[in-house]
Amino acid sequence: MHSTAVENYLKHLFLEQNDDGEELVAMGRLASAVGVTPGTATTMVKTLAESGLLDYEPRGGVRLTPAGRKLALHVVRRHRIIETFLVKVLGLDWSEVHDEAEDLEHVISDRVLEKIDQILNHPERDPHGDPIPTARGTIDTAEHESLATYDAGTDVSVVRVLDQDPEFLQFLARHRLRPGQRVAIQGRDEVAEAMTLRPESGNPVTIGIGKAAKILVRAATDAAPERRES
Amino acid sequence: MHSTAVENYLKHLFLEQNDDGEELVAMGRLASAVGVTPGTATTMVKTLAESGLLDYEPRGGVRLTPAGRKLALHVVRRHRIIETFLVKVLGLDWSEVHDEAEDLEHVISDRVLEKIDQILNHPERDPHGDPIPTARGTIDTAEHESLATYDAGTDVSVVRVLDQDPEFLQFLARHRLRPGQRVAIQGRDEVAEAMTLRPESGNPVTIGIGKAAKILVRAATDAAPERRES
DNA sequence: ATCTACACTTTGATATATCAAAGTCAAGGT
DNA sequence: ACCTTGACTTTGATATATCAAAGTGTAGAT
Ligand SMILES: [Mn+2]
Ligand SMILES: [Mn+2]
Ligand SMILES: [Mn+2]
Ligand SMILES: [Mn+2]
Repeated sequence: MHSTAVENYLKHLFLEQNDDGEELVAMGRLASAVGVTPGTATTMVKTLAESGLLDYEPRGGVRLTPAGRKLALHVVRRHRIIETFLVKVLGLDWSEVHDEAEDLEHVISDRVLEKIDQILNHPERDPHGDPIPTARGTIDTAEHESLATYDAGTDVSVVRVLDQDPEFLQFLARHRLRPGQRVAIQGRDEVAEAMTLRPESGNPVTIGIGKAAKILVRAATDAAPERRES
Repeated sequence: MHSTAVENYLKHLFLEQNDDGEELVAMGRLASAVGVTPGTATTMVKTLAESGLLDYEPRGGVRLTPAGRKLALHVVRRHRIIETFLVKVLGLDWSEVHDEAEDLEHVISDRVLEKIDQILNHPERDPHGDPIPTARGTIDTAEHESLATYDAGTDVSVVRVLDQDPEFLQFLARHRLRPGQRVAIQGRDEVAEAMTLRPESGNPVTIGIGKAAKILVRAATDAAPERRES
């Protein structure tokens, strides 16, 4: 139906836009998200505007139309279900599935997608904690705060990781900092721009504020079933 | 690495060529296998010959080089493992997996392919009985006779089905004529060009010689554990 | 020996997606 | 008001893959 290129522009535009999707996304931003030169993006965007998939304001930027958003959500759904499948069923590492899914998301049929979804028992989040849009085109828009906003002495649990860098993901897994895992914030040094974390089931680690900003968390309200030293 | 188009030309050339791969495949044949006009095939073939993937004799035809054959086998391997996976793991019907695999065969990484192969426990044949090339590029070239060559009174078991038509595959499944299943040849009418079969676990059916030719079988040497009427 | 068909090749065109580099707009600084 | 500069658009080109239709070669028929 739509080409891989078209699907990629729509998906990246969706991922770049902010929640409501009202604000314009600058062309340069879209171009670099898609990985093309600005001139290429301008050309493609004119075609997509022509097809009614997005609104284009020259020298202003772009915004998805409802039709474009629907298509983008479908691509995101495919991407995230595929990632979940690769981890849960094929046993790949969460650090390597993003790249695999980049290609597969454009060729998996709805037939196969829904079979996979069913086998996985309709997951709500992918291995990185990203919400999976439903087949009907809705998506959980709950906002989470980043670890970087928390102070020392707080207990949180990891909800989502926004950085797909394989090395970083492997680092997080090694330190027990995956979605669903709990962490105590042991210290925070504003001058060094670093935070020291004590993962529930790992050893303390210090990470920079920049990376901490990529980790979304939720305040750990109910006490975790604390593992007791015997 | 290679485009979908290139992979398709090589795969279809492999499938059209005869066992040894020594004979030239006519351009018209390749073109219609790939589904393009003859002129398009000529152009592409010149490019592939340039890349050393096939030998091209103008107005004679084409033949895979060892490099082309290796690549073709890899695509065939992907196709057949994907088909097997779709049937065995995702539970799709054997009549619908061929089309799905046509696209997937060009985007599945080796990483994912080998994971799937491992989960399937290194299958030797796909759901249609087609042999699966190994990762090292060898393929079972055992020849099987077609059902059309057998006479009435013979007992055979289905090995492979060469026709991918979904309706035909569904027909075969309904009548218990899948690879691995046994059939007695009840009658054969040369004038009507029809054969009447009695599948071990189904009701008798009559099929045309043309369709019988698409069903490869093996003489049922050791007596099947005959189900006895109680 | 010549002709005729058909298979094949060539040519000219189209569609899609891309880049480099030249040109343009406009916001902010002076 | 005018410049400067950076973001954006336009232009001209390239790569790949395709088709329609015109041109050509050859094997077999006469
Ligand atoms: Mn991803
Ligand atoms: Mn993800
Ligand atoms: Mn197939
Ligand atoms: Mn098959």
